[in-house]
Amino acid sequence: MAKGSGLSFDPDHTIIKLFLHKPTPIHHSFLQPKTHIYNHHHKLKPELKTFDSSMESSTRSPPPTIQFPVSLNCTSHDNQADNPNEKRKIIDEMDFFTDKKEGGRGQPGGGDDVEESHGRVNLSEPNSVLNFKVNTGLHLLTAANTGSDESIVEDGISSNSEDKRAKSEMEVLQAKLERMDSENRRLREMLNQVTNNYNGLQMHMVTLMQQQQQQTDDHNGGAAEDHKNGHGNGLMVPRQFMDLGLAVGPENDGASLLASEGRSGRVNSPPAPDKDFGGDDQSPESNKVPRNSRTPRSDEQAVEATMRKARVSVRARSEAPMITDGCQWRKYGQKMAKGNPCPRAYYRCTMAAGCPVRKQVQRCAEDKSILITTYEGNHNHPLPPAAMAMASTTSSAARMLLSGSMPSADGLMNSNFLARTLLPCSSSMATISASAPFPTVTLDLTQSPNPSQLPKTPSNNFTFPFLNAPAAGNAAALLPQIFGQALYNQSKFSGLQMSQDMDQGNQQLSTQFPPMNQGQHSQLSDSVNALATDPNFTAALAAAITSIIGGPCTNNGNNSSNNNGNNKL
DNA sequence: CGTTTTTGACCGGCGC
DNA sequence: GCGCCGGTCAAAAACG
Repeated sequence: MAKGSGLSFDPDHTIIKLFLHKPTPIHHSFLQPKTHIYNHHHKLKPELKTFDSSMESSTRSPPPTIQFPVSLNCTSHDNQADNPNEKRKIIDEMDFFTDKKEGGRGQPGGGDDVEESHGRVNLSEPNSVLNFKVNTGLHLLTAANTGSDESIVEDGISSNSEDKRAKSEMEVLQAKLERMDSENRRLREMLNQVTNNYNGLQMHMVTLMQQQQQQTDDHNGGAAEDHKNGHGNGLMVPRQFMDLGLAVGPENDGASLLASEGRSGRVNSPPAPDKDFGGDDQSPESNKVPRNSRTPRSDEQAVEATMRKARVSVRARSEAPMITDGCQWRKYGQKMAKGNPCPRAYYRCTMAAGCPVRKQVQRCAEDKSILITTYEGNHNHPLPPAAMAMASTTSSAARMLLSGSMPSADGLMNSNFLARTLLPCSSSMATISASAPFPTVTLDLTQSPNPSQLPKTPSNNFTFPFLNAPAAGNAAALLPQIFGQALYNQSKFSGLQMSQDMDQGNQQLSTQFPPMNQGQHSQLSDSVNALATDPNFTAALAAAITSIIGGPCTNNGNNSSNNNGNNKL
């Protein structure tokens, strides 16, 4: 492969760029040579190898699980703790929050209250001293909606009116709640719609691919029968994609795909070297067979082989020796690659026995601050969320690439299509190289964002408001969104195109849709769910939609306080 | 002592 | 066939 500078990136490819340009603070643990916690399977201790530990070392920065909320709570508790007698001094607490613009005390509610109370507090402040202790007028005040109401309250006249105001406040809040609910519902519907669209398109694609393969098989002669009988057309295509799927180790698929690893229990010294990531398969000969020749084992095998060969390369700025992708890796080799003064390191996924995923890490020859990580293979085990992000991303990228180049030799055109579809609003983030020997998608996370296309964030941090990753490692976490977006874009685009092009470009289209299996779907959904917990998600979604629609991104920049939320990815 | 990293050797593919 | 090169192995060293 890449002779010369190993992971060279062909400049002449269609490129899509993602803006994500962040000098990355180095995670301390990163620098430490021993970042891999455990090793291989003989001692798998599967329970111990579960997500916690993996996440810990992989995400590096924030300790396992979900610390963010914890710490937040802590701080808030601390605040509350300032009042030693929590129960007795409720009023004080109220005062405290009131001053802090936290709305009505009765309402546990979220941002609404804050927002609502914000303007109001000022008005009520003059009275606050009096009102604080004796009555709850203040908090009622804060929730009241109109100026007249406020004035009334200020007078402190009647408790009836206060009650009324309280009610009206409640109503207002409820109305808000309802609004939020409906908005939420709308968003969910949108999501469902997208999902449905995708499913529909995928079904269509499957159908088309079946047809196409039938044709191909017919051309190939007898193999066709084999094909249909052996796997059934209906199952075959999805299965291929299942294989590409990450994690969730349906042993079957994993085993079939990763036959090579399956053979021995040892991860440590992966046996009969598949010599290259994908080359494995059952027999030594299979190493030689794979790509070019169509053996009786047919397209399916070839496709699988190709898929296994597919690589996803991620370029990110980082001083760290490796980017954080949530997986456990064990270094098994290092080499000087021609044309690059920096050595290339070879890592193998050690999260499960026989996981075939490998990656190469190398600094860019031209810019040593750029770390190039090339992934290959598919995990045969469940992944922690953190790893899911990168895995789904690379997998998606690989699928996109392969789905574009697989059936036809016209990889370039498809690649261009993919690239265009990938991120229509950006110009150069992903380089898709169908050049031999392995098709490679390069995700370039080093480029500065195009200001005109970005949601305007106050900070230079990140393009995507919902991620403020401090390190390139976290940049990885961004990818799923990108690709989620990309997939969305693609499906949307496809949906639009479909009707128009249906007549002319069926087969072509069929090669352009990224197949996505259910697992990935759910992963994407997971990502979405995770995102949904991010306070900035709405803004991000808005920005994303805006970018899709092509309208101006009017997203007000978000503060960057949600780092932690992102880590959940 | 168990695990990970290092590093020289080995292997296969590829171009000449 | 030879040499180059990328990729992997595996013994030894390093580490905690």
